Amino acid sequence: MFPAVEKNESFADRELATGKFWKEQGIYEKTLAARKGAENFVFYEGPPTANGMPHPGHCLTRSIKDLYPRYKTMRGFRCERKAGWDTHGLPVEVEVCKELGIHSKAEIEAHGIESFIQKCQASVWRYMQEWERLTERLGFWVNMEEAYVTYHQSYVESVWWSLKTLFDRGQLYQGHKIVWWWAQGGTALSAGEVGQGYREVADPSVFVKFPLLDDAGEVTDTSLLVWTTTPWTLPSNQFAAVHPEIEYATVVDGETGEKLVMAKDLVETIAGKVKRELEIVSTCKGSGIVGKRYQPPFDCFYSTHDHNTSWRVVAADFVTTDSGSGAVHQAPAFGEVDYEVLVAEQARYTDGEGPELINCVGPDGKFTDEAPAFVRGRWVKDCDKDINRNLKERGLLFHQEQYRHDYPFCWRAEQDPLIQYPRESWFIRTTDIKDQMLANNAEINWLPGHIKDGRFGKFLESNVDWALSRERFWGTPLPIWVCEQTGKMEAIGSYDELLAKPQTTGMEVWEAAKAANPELPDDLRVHKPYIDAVTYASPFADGARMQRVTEVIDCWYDSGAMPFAQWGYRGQTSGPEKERFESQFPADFISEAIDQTRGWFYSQLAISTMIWGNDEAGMTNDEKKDSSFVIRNSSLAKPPHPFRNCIVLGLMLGEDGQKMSKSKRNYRDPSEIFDLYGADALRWYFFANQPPWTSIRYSEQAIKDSIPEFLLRLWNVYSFFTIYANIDEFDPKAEGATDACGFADAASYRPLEQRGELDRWILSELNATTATVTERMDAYDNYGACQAITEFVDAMSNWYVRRSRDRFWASDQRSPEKLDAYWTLYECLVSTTKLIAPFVPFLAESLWQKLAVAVFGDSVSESVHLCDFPVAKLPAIDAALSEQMNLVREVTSLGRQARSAAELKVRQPLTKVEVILADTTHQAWLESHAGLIAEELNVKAVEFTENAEQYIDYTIVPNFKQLGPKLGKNMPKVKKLLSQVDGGQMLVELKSAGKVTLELGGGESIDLDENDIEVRLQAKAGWAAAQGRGVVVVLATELTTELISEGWMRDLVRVVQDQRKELGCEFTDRIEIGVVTESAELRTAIEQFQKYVTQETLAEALVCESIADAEPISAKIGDADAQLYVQVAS
RNA sequence: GGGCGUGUAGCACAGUUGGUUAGAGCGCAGCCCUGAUAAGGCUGAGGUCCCAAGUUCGAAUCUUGGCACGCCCA
Repeated sequence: MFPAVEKNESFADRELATGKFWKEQGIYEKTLAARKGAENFVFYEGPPTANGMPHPGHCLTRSIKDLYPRYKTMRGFRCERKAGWDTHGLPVEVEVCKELGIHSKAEIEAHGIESFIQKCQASVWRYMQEWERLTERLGFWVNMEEAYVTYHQSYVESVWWSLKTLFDRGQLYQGHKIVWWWAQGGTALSAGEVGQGYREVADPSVFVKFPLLDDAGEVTDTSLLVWTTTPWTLPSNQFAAVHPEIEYATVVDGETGEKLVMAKDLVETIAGKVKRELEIVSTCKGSGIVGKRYQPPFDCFYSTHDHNTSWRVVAADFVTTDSGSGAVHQAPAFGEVDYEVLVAEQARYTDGEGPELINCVGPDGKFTDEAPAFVRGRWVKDCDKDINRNLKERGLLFHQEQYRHDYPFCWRAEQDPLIQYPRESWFIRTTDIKDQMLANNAEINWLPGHIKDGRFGKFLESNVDWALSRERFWGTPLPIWVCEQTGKMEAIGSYDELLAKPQTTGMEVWEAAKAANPELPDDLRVHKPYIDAVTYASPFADGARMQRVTEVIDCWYDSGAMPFAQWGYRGQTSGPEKERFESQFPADFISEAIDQTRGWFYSQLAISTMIWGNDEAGMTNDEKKDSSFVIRNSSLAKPPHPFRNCIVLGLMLGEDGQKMSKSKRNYRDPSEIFDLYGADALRWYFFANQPPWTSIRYSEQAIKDSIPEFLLRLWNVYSFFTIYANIDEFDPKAEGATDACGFADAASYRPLEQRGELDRWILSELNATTATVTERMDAYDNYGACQAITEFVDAMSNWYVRRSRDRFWASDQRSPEKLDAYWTLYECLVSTTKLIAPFVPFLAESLWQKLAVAVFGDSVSESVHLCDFPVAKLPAIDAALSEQMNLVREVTSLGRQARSAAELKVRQPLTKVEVILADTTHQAWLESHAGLIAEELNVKAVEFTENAEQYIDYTIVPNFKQLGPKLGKNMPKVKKLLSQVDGGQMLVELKSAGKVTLELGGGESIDLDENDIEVRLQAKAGWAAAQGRGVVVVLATELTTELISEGWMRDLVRVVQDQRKELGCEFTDRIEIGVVTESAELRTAIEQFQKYVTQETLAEALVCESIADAEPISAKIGDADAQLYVQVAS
C-alpha cells in the first residue's frame, strides 16, 4: 500500500519535514560518499559576505548554484561544494565605524586598531545565522561546516604565497599614480569600487581668465579663457591645455574691452552665457598658442618655482568643444589625464630639470600651508565658493554656472565625495598577461554567449594594472617587508617563513593579546596590528630591521584567490592541499550575477592567469626548476582556467522594477516567501520562467503561480495514482518488482509492445522528455529543460490520466489493461520524480519517499538524490505515435471549438462529426481512434471525409522553404498561380499523376510534387466547423429526442455527483437516488437511461419518487425542474 | 560621452540556420467538466513584433541608422 495522500498539508510544511530528514540522515554527505572515486564535477562557490541580510536576489544565485551540482551528481559525478565567506574589506570596516559612531581613518586610529580589528572580525558573522538558515531552507546543498573563510590564517597564507610569487617575478610593483582617493577613509579605491558610487551632482563650472605673458614674461592685455569644474584644484594649477587642431579666436569683450582667447566654435555659446557681445578679432589654430606662458590664478608656487617649466599652454587631444571654453585647466595632482600631461612635459627635459608635481592638498583632503591663506586647513570641496569669490574679487572670474554631472562618492560612505589624488600604491602588472587572459577567456563557455566578447572581453581589452593596495586595516596584509635602511624589500609567503627569518621579534604583541583574551581566534595573528609588530634582521644592511609595509590588499584579490586559497594551497609539492587543489582546478561551473564581471569573474581569471599563465614567459629560472609550478606543465594549466562554464545571472529587480533596496521595501523577506509558498515554488519560478541571464523582476504572483501550474499539477497526478492504486490494492512490490526503477521481474508487468497505445505513447513522451532534459541540462539550459518537464507533466495529467480513467475505474482489479495503466503511470511518476529532483528537490523527495521508499523500503535508495538521473530509453520513443496523438488532440480541440461556436455544450450528445485532413498520412490511424474522439467530443460517430468539397474550400500555397531556393524570383508568380487554381481538382491530379505542371508564361513551366505545396483548408460558411492548420472538423448539429434525453441524463449525473461530494461520500460508497418531477420527458429519460445513471453514480437505485430520510435539493435537469433526493445506501 | 544588452498581447516572457496564420503562461471574459475536488479542462478577445531605411522572391529574425530602457564604464 502507498501511504495515503495527506490533505491539508502545504508544500511549505512538507519541505520543512524533508529538510529535517536530509539533515538527520546526512543525505548530502551520502551523495558525496556514493560518488567516491567518480569523476569530479568542480563547482566554486563565489563567497558572499555575511555581514548583511540575504535578500531574494541571493536566493536566485544560490538556487542556480545548487541546481547543476545536484544534476551532475545524479549523472554520476562527484561534486564537492565547499562554501565560502568573503570577510575582509571596506564594507566590514564601515559597518564597524557606524557602530562606533566614527568615520575617518584618524578616528579609527584614535579608537585603537587592535580593538577595531577585533570588532571587524566579530561583525563578519553578524548575519551568519540568517545566511545559514536561508541556505538550508532553500535546499542549497553546500558544505558550510568546512567553509573557506578569507580571514583564516591558511587562506591569508595562500594569498601571501601568490603575492610573493608575483613579487619575485617583478609583477607586483609600487607605483606613483593618480588614484581615486577617499580622503576621509584615507585610502584609494579600485575601479570597481569607484564605479559603484557614481551619483549625479551639481558642481560649479567656472571660466577663469589666465593672463598671457609676452616673451619677456610681462603680463599682456590678453587672457586665455580657461574652464574647470573643480575650482579647488586651481591653486595647484600647472598648465592649460588646448587642442592643437581646433581653431581658437581672440575676442574683444564688448563691455569691458578685455581680450580673451577661446575656441572659435564656442564664442557664440559663451557670449550667450554672459549675455554680451564678444567680437572676434583674430583666429589661429591651437598649435599657435601652445607654449605660451601665463600667470596662474593663485600664487602658491609661482614665486618659488621655475616659471619656464610650469604655467604654459600645452597641447592635448582630449580637449573638445563640447563644453567649456576649449582651454582646460590642468592640475596634474588631481586628474589622471592631467598627470599624463605632466609626465609628457617632464619627458621634454633631462631628468630632474622638468616641472615637478605641485600640490597644496594633503592626503586628508584638506589644503596645506602652501595653499592660499583663506582656504588652509579646510576640506577642499567646501572651498569652491570661497575660491570663486576670491577670483571674482580679483577680476579673474569671467563666468560661473552650475553643471550637472556624475561624480563618484565613496560606495560605503555615501556623503564622502572622492577626489583624484597622487599616491604611492601597489599594482599588479596585469597588462602583461592581457593576451593570456584573452586566450583563457576565449575558452570559457559563457552563458549568455555575448559576455565573452562583449562585456567581459571588452573589459579585458582595456585592462589596466590592478591597483592592489589599500591603506586600511581589515584586510589581508600585503606581505612585503622593507629594509629600514636601504629601502629594499622582500615578500614573505607564510607565517612560518616569517618566524624563521633571522632575529625575528614582535610576536609578543599577539601573544599578549591572546593571553588577555583567550577567545581571540588565532587567525588574527596574521592581521594588523599584530603582523606589523613582527620585524626581523635585514639581509640588505647590517643591523637594520625589516618592517612590513602598512597596506592591506583589495578584498577582490582574496575572493579571486579562492581556487587555491580555499584549500590552503601555497605551492606545496605534496600533501592534501596540493592534491585537493589539483583535483579541483579548474572549476567546471560557476555562476554569479552580472555585476561580478569586473569583480569575482575577473579577479579569478587575472590571478590564475598570473600565477599559472599559459606559457613560461613570466617565470623566473628558479621557478622553471621548481616543482611547485608543475601545474604549468600539467593538463590543468591548459585553458580555460580558472572556470569552464559560467552562467551570468541577470539582476533581480524589485516588484516595482526598481533595484531591490532595503529602504524601498520593494521585496519580501525570503523567509516569508518560504513560509507562504515554499522553496520549490521559488526555485521553479527561477528555473522555469526565463533563461537565467534575463534580468527578472521579482514577482510574488509568479512564485505563487508555480504551485498550480506545476507543483500541484504533478502532485494531483500522484494523488490520483495513490488513491486508485490503494483502492485496487496495486502494490509494485507485491506484484514482484524488486525496486522502483526496474519492474521486469513483476509478473503483471507487461513489456511495452504488449501494452495499449496510450501507455506506449506516454512512455514515449517520458523517454523523449528525459532525453531533452538531459541534453538541455548538459548545455546549461535549465529553462529549456523545465519547459520539457512542464509539457510532459501536462501531457500526463491532461491526456494520459484523463484518457485512462476508465481503466482505473474498471471493476476487474486484475485485468491486464488495468495493471498496465498502473505500471505505466507508476513508471512515469517515479521517473518524473527523478527528473525534477535537481530542480525542486523537496517535492521530489516527498514523492520518492511515498512512491518508492514506502513500498520498497531498504531495497531502494533512501533519498531520490542518491539515485542516478534517468537515462532515456531511445527505442521507447515513437515519434510517429507522438505526432498522431497530437493530431487526435488537435481534432478534439477543434471539435470543442466548433461546439463552443455552435453553442452546443459537451454534455449534449451529437450524432456525428466529420473530420477532413489535408495530409492523409495519419488518417488510417486516426480512423482507428474514432472511438476516442467520439468520447472526447460526446458524439455517436466520427467520419473521415476526403475531398469534402461541400464543407471545404481547398487552397494551395507553395511550400516556401522547399521552393524558395529553387524558384527565386518566380516565387510570387507561382504563389499567384496557385491561388487561382481549383485546389480540389489540383489535388486529385497530383494524387493520380504524382505531379502537376504549372505554366509560368514565356515558355517556362515548372513541375510540382506533393512536397512542393501545402494544402490549406477553409471551412465553408454555414457549418458548425472549426479549422486548424491541416484539419477541419465539422459537427452535425441536428438533435433527436433521444439525444436530448441523453444530454439531460448527463445533467442529472452531474448534479448527483455534486451531491455525492456534498454528502462527503467516499469514492466507493453506494447511493440511492430519487427524482421528483412534473416533466414527463424527464421521467421517460430516466427510465430510458436508468442503467447509465446508476452506473455512473454508483447508485443502487434510481426512482422517480422522494426518499424519506434524504433532504431534497432543487435542480434543473435539461429544461425540466426537479427535486432530487440522494442518500448513501445502507 | 563610450561599451554591452534589451525592446514581441494588459503583465511577465518564448520564438531554434530568414519561409508567408508570430506562440505557451498569468490576468480578463465566456463556457465546460466533476470518481484528482482548497482541483481540472475548453474557447475567446487582445499584436503597426520600438521606428525608419536597406538586403532578399520572402524579414519579428540579417545589415545600417535612429529612439527608449537597463547594466557597466568614463
